[in-house]
Amino acid sequence: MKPATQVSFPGRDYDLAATLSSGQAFRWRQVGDAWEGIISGHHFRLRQTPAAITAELLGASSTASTPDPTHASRITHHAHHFLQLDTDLPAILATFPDDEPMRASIAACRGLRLLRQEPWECLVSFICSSTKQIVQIQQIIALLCERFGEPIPVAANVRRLHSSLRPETPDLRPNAKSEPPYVGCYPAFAFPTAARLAACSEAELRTCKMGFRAPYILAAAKAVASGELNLSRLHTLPTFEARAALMCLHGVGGKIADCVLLFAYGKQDAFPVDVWVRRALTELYFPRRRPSEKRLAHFANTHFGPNAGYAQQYLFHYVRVKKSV
DNA sequence: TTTGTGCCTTAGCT
DNA sequence: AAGCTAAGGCACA
Repeated sequence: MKPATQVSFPGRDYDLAATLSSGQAFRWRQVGDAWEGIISGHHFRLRQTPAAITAELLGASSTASTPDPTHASRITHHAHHFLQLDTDLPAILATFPDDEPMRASIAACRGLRLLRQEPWECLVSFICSSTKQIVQIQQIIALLCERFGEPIPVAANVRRLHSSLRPETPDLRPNAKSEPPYVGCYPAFAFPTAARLAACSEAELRTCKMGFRAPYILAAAKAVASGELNLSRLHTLPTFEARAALMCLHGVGGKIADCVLLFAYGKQDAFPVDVWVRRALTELYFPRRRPSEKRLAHFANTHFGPNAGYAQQYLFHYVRVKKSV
């Protein structure tokens, strides 16, 4: 019998692995054939099978909004929303410009999706992302969560299910064989709240290896904790106003604001231009020219249609996988 | 209005 | 082996 902590969704046109590792979210770990991470204080294990995506709840933090960690509809809600399972991907792809670079990107990234993350976590993650490589960002975020995040206990039924089978020393290698039912890395930690980070000193934050970004994170935490910046309110604002509000924060320029708008607020007209996308745009659309910053930004905002942000993710992923081959 | 430079840290080079 | 450079930017001059 299936444990009550597991639900499954139809998984058509969805490449879970590509999506979770495409540089939009930084807290998902591959454990055997599954992916483990936190959504709203809930510790999930996600798996893709040919027919479906399954979500298994491993535990929930005491402050998470779920009184009963086995309550299936809650699980469904969190996973479903995070993964944006209602999105009609073919309909979005159909709005992309019909040119060679986009055709190549679509072909190379079939099933790539945009997630819907929590604004606070997303904002902090991308403030930390400046002049950092993905592995380093992952490292910083992991340290932040371990030091200042709420530990997430393993749900009782999961513990019962796995306790006798848990290896003494868990094999955490990325491709470790997952003899079912394999238990991943414990304990897990919720993302620290703004109030918790606001109570940190700059020096404490610097122990998470974020360097000059520490004062930015601290100031952002204080702004959010005090209510001076209301992240929920940004949902109701048009993209350019929400963008301006985010850019009031030190350490948040246009690129980081666009990432947060796209990955947390679903503002699909936001088009973050980082060095990879700049490279892609230059190589693919302006060969042998050196477009100015302004020209590039204008092109980015006019050429890609109503789902420009989605198109950006495809270009980004395309040049990354192309390079790694 | 544009352009250059310092900033923390570290992976991946030479 | 140690030193260098670039890495999914931003703020300030």
